[in-house]
Amino acid sequence: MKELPKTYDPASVEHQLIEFWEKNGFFTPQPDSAKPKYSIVIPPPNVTGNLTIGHILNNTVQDVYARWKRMSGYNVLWLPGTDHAGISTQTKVEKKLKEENISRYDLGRKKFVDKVWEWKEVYHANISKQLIRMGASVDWSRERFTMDDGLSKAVKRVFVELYKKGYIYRGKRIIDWDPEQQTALSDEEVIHREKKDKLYYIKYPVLNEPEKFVTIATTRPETMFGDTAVAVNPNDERYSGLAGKKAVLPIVNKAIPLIADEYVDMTFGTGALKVTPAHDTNDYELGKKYNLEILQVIDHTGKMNEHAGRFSGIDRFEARKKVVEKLEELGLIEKIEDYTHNVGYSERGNAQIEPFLSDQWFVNMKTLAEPALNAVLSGEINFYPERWTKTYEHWMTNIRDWCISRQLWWGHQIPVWYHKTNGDLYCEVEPPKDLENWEQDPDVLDTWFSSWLWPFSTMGWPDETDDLKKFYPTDLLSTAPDIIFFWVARMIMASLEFTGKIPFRDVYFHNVIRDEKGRKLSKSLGNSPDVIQVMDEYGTDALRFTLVYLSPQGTDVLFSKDLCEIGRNFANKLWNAARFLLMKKEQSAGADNSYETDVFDKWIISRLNHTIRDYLKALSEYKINEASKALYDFIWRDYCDWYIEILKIKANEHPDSAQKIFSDAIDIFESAVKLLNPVMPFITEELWQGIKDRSENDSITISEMPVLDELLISPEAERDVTDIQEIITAIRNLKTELKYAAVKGKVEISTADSSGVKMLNDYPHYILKLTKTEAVNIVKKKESETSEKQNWAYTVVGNFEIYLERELLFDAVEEKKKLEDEMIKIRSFMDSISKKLDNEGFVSKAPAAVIEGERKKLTDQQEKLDKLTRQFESL
RNA sequence: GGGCGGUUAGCUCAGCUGGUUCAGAGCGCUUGCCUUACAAGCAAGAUGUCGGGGGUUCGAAUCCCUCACUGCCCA
Repeated sequence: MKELPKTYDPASVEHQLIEFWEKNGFFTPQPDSAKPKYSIVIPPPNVTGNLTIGHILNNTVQDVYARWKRMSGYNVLWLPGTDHAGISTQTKVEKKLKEENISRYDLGRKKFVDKVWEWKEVYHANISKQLIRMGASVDWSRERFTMDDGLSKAVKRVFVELYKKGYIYRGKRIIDWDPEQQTALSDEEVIHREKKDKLYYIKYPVLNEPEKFVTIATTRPETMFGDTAVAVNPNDERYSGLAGKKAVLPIVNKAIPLIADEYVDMTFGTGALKVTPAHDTNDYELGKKYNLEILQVIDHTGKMNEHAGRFSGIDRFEARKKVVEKLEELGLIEKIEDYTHNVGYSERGNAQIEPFLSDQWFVNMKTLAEPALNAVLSGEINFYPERWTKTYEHWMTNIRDWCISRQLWWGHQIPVWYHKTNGDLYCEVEPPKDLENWEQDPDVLDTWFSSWLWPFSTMGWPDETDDLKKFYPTDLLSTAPDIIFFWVARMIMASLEFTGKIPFRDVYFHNVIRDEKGRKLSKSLGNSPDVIQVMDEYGTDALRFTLVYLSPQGTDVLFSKDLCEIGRNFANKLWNAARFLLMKKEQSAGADNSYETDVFDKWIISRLNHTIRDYLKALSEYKINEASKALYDFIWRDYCDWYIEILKIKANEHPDSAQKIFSDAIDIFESAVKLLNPVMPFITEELWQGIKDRSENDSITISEMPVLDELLISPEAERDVTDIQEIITAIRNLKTELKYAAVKGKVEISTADSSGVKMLNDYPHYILKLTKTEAVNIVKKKESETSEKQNWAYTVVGNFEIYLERELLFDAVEEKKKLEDEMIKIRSFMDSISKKLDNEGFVSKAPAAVIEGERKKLTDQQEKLDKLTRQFESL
């Protein structure tokens, strides 16, 4: 048996247990198990940095399910891995190189990619360490990376297949361009933020009509060099007769057509719109419709190009200022207004997005989306919280083509080759045989193009592996709600398309962690705690428990590390309870096993099973906070506050049976510890090892969860003990309120309830000891009888009247006040009941039981009030 | 502009498939305790027009409508 030191030292225990678990391979599923499988594939963290509190929460959630299922008769696989995180990682490495004044071009593609691999190794090791440290029960033998050979093969295979089916195509489109990273992005990688800007009203002269202008309103004057039309709404009377004429583009002095189209919003600005097909998605559509020239004036670095004349080579924002200056000189600025609008930024790099016309690869998503939408709507896949299905549905029904090419070097290079001489296109998993005649498309694929295959590519797809057969589809995906489109939706699409199966049955969207002020955690704010430091300070279990305990399904969680006191204090409580039980058991010499169990023993077993029931229900509904709360309350309130206190008394009274008493108590404690293991794996393992003799390589990890026995839930025992608890609390209350705390005093409990009398007569010693009174007298009174005890303090709990003998030092004024307060409360309560009962509608329509209940309440309260009144008057 | 949430004790939040755990928990606060594990503890206690208004119902924190404020997602 392990020794339990006086205080629990998380750090040393954790490191030791991590080794113990790993050595014994508890987390590798048994190959020939007949047990049903349960599988989870980890959302792969990016190899760019550290795990955040959000990761800890997410991985705790997964660990809870993995450990719970493992202890509940399942063969569990939790498969770990990491994501190469294309743009994010490349940006970080480039930034690091920049500190040494090196650009990726200095190194060249091959050397640069080598550098990124080096970086990846470092961060990968770091992340793995953190995952291990938090106790994640993943199977490291199956670890994957989105760019390892198997997964790369899957990526190519999928690309080629989709290309051949015609779902993947290459085309010139306006896409979201990041001028800093100089790559295309998908719509999802663009985040919109409010920006204070200016709205410029610019006068475009009408050709051959001196002094006549059309004033357009724009936030982007610098793009005017690319204007190839001015558009108004045909219904706009202000501009009737204008369409068909021409406007003169200022500065450039070029005539461009004036067109009329319903698309133009008459309420915005002046109702006249400059049309710049190369630099605005909507304008592009308009341009196509009217066959307008598409003139690009900003290049891929965000600078003006040769079409901008004297402004060429100038950065777009600088050019804006200069263009406005020039227009002002020309007297063509009508006015400039403040204007707040939403502007797109790169999710990773933070640069302002430029709508940019370029050749990119796209996936047509419509066909893929349909079955994926159905899988969720039909309930084949379940979302928790359920409301996310609406968001999913909305996105899936309005899905747009996915731009998958990135002008980066870090990632899966597109498996397409162009023939150097005849321009043929070759798209296969294997490169062309005469490679020297071909050139591979330099672009890489969007990171998510490998992530969307993750649940099955990690299990060996496209090969028909054993893992795929055994563990796929998976049971649970736990992930952050903000990647529902990026990832969850796409995984469902890819899985259905390529494996014909759903990737997972349940999707749990975990809580978003914020700081104590409600702000998002971010590096720039410096409000993201170092998780290892928090684990060192409070213990990993404390962090895990606290996170789960504070996280009701579907909410944002305001977190600060101080809150980990909740978990730390709970761990401390557990630890001390165990130490106490062991100490008492060892101290007890008695060998008598024949002590009689009483209602408290029955009660604690009932409470345990009650707790198991609540716990199972909560876990099956993904309400982990409720599961952890159920355990917290059982262990702290029921077991420690009441049951152990009762056992102290009992053991004193039956010293010969004490050993048996405490060893039985340890059995119950063991059950609670097992239930708690999925949330707090370290301390529960340590306690499990400590409270009983175990064989050397045995572990709570592979022990069996306590099984719910509904028959052991006893409403009678729970009611009786609740009565006793309330009586005890009432007596303590009388004592403290009336400042009798230090006085022993005598108690009389009187009731008409004969089973209550019988019950209490079995346990006066508990009441006596727990309230520190010297005598308890239990009296049976007749139904209508009112027992009065002059000069005894009085209170009522349920059917029980409680009298406490006053000593000389009682304070009549204080006591009168207390009685008065209580009487006021009772009167107002009675008023509300009477009102209800006087209500014709209530009496005629409410169920009989409810009415009866109200009547009973009323008479009980009346009786109580009478008694209090007499007490009051006697003082 | 469209969609989805939230608004309950000083703070952070449970409860929300209508009527005995219905007004709760933790923290904080007050009072008394180093009581045979635990002061990271024990015991007792105070605090709320359940965002405003309207409706459905015999009965609403719980269902419906509306307004206000607030957060997120998508245009």
